[in-house]
Amino acid sequence: MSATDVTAPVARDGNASSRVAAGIRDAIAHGEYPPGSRLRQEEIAERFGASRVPVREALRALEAEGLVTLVANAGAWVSRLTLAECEEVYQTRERLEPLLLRHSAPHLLPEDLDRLEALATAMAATDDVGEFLRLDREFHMLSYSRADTLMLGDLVERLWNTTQPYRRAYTMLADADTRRIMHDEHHLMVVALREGDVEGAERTIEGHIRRTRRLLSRHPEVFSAE
Amino acid sequence: MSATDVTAPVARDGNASSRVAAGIRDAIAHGEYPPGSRLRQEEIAERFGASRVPVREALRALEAEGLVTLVANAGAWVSRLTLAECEEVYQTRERLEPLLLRHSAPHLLPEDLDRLEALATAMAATDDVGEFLRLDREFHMLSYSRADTLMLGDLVERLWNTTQPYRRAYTMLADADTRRIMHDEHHLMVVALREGDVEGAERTIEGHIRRTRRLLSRHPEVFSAE
DNA sequence: TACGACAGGATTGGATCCAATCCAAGGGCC
DNA sequence: GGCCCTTGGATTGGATCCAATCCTGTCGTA
Repeated sequence: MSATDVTAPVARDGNASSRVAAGIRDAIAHGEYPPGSRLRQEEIAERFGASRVPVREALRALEAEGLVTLVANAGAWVSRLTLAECEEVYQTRERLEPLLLRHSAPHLLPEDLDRLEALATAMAATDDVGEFLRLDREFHMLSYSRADTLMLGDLVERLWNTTQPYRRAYTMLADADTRRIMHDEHHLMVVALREGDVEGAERTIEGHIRRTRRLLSRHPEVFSAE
Repeated sequence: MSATDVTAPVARDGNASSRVAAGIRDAIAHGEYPPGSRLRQEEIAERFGASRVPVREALRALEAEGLVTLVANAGAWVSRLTLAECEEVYQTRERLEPLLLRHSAPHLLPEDLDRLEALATAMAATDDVGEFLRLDREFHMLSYSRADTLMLGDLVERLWNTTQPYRRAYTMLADADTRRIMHDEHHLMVVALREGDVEGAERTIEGHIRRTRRLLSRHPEVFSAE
């Protein structure tokens, strides 16, 4: 392979279908395609500069991830959750994230812990909901990032993705007290991780998710939208 | 393709890609495609009487389920697990199946309980490994069958599917004592369910899975096969 | 006016065709 | 003899084309 073989159609980083799937995932996360909105193959194909074949493969993958709902001969829609279904996702997270944290915690680096602390502080300081959501996601994902897992990490990320569209809505509904408690929990988790208290960190994350679940169960109006 | 296309219409119910995905899933479960074996698109297409397009969609879906591993421009293989990865799946099941059972248990019908008892008894009686695996899967899936869940039920089924190829191998390695304990646990679960003791049933299934995980961790030779 | 049949367009599903990539075997060169 | 390059076949990836299905608006009739 000569050094001049630059073969630089750089844009294509992996297959088209993976790229399209990642793009749709991202667009949904950013609220570009809200829950219940229709996904037309041709529109997506044009947007990502591909034909409909890789788009269809991407939609199949996203369906298996739970992000998209396919109906034969009808089309694809961004999955919409009822309150009960969202609670189910949170119940599941309540079980899985402590386990994932257990895998990750022992391998977190000092710089990770510093970053976690900075994120927790930044979250407490910001008033912008979008910024808060971004920081919150980074905080939790960073805490899991050192887990060497086959599927558990991906699984948790998927659960986050399916509920992401609703997070914004109910985050705004949290009162000052609730928000303060959330921030305390974040800081508690950093402390536990610094002390190498994995079990304490696990309990904290479990309580954190449970509290969030209860918060959203008090706000069914977020899901009623037709 | 002959001019008079008399090929049996292969009972096309639903899309081709769903059918193909289900078929591959089934073939893997039955050991027809062992872990690590390659899946050629054309061969699968011919087998299911479809073109390669729906096959590729099916493979994408199965990849998202964790059953198949895709490598760009190289091909698809049945996912192969290391011992550590298999333990991870069991750890995950340990957390999720009690939760799923909690959703299902209150809605189990008397006839379900009778069937569960019959299955537990039949399992204790049989000496055929294939038969045992079939009964075992039916037992557990039946215990979850009344759960009205969005994704938790599917998720657990997927975890079963990814480890199914290994179950046969280590089941044969269980000694008489271990086997007796497993049967006791099955019967205990039926009793707990009959008494409406959901928490007891949860504890039993958790212990059952943990015990199985420990059993397989003592038999790394099942996974070493290159 | 209400309701059902129907036609047209729009959209999805599937098959075939072509391009890009990979793998293995064989030949040339040091 | 060993190593690198090339070349052919095999396989995957993507695009275009065609068929099947669905949705919608319109017309006709009771």
